[in-house]
Amino acid sequence: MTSQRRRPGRPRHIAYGGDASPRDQILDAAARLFVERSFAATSTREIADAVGIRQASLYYHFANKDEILAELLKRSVRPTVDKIAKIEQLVPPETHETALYLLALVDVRTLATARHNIGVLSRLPDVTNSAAFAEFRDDRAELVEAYGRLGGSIAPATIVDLVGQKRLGEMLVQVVDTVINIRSGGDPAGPRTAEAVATTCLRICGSDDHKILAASAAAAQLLEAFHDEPI
Amino acid sequence: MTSQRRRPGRPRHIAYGGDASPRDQILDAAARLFVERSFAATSTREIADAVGIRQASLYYHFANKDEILAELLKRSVRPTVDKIAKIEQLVPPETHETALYLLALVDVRTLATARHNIGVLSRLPDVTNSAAFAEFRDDRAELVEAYGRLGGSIAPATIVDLVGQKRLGEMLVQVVDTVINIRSGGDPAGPRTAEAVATTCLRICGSDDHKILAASAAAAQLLEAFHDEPI
DNA sequence: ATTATCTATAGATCTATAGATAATGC
DNA sequence: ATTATCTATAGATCTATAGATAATGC
Repeated sequence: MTSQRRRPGRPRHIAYGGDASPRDQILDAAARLFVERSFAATSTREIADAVGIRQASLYYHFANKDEILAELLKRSVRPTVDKIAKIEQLVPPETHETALYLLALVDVRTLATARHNIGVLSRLPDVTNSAAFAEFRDDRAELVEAYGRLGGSIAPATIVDLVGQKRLGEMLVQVVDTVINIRSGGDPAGPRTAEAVATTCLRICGSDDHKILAASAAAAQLLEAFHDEPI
Repeated sequence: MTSQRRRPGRPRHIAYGGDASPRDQILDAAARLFVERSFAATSTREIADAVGIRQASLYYHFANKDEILAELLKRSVRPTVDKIAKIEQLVPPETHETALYLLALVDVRTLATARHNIGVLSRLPDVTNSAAFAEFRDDRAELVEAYGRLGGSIAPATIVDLVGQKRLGEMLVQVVDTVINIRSGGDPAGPRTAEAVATTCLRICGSDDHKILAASAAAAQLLEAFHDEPI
């Protein structure tokens, strides 16, 4: 899916050796630049230069700059959102600790293994406000809701009453997003980080060490069933 | 401190009735615009228009656009950073739960009561990378360190070993930053939110309900001693 | 014929500097 | 004299469109 069936057109002024589709090349270059210096501060010319095409050629593949970012944002949440239903269905409700643990593992892995640290893009105010990214915001809201739902079904009433299910979801997502900071800081985020994050999520919901251990073991078993299909 | 002793100059093309200093007016307008539509997407003309002066007049008060943002960033962390030493000194080491709880309360209050939700600014990639904001990044690193130090002194070895003190600090800061999301979502963040956040911080460090309650009570007592002096 | 690129450019910015000017304070 | 503004503008962008062109596929 990285490269699609396609026909050649006029040659580029700088030849390209690889086999990625032009669309994917643009997305990859844009991701790197957006992450490094932000969306608004990256010009279409810089993206084109990084790809090795002329600035105007971008517009053959994307209607405008927003569309490039929208696609990248989609790729940072969709893989996780798509797995929510499967997770909730796979894990029986009486052990929702495992479901939350697993969701966190999957989410961390998606954020940690993306080619560039595109998780940071979701924090841009451009994204928070502009109309072009409504789809992404819906996806992210769905994710926050899932965290809140799972967390709320685990946590005792004392916690749910104080924190509220919605805010619980937001806190859990914030903890997962710690991996974005870790990557930004230059540290790699591996399975150990995923474990630390998932464990912390359960602790926030009031689970004791015993339940956390059980969930951790069960989730590790299930994780293999969740491999990403490319978008 | 909002207004300083100052002499009038040539009148503005739009008269100003209030008594804030021009510098503070610019910072206030810029904060609103940066938060609403991001730093890079806000032009100096827009800031000037919001203040009621000409675009070029900004440069009498700030050397450039970066300097405006740098000052706003400073105001979003400095108040909290300045209180770290006092908190650690005030609370005896054997009850560091109280210190962490108090730090979280103070931090949440600072973020929640700033005139605009300037906490979002710290997430801008512009900030993460540009050289102009080194001072802010140092302040923030100090804050993360303090959270990690306090959290590490509370948490049992099992947690510290798995998570690591540095990451623990990052997670705690992330949880506190949930208030930024809450404000962005349009919900007010009051004392109840502060309590929820602070409690969650202790839970992450493995404190049990009994210790959390004690810390909460003790911290509430101490909080009054921490009122912000204007910058 | 179809595709993916290219060149050229319009039109709209945007930041920052230079130098003039309208107030008040001394 | 000092201050805080103003006007004018240079110079450097930046996005997006129009239309031409160099490949291959049929």
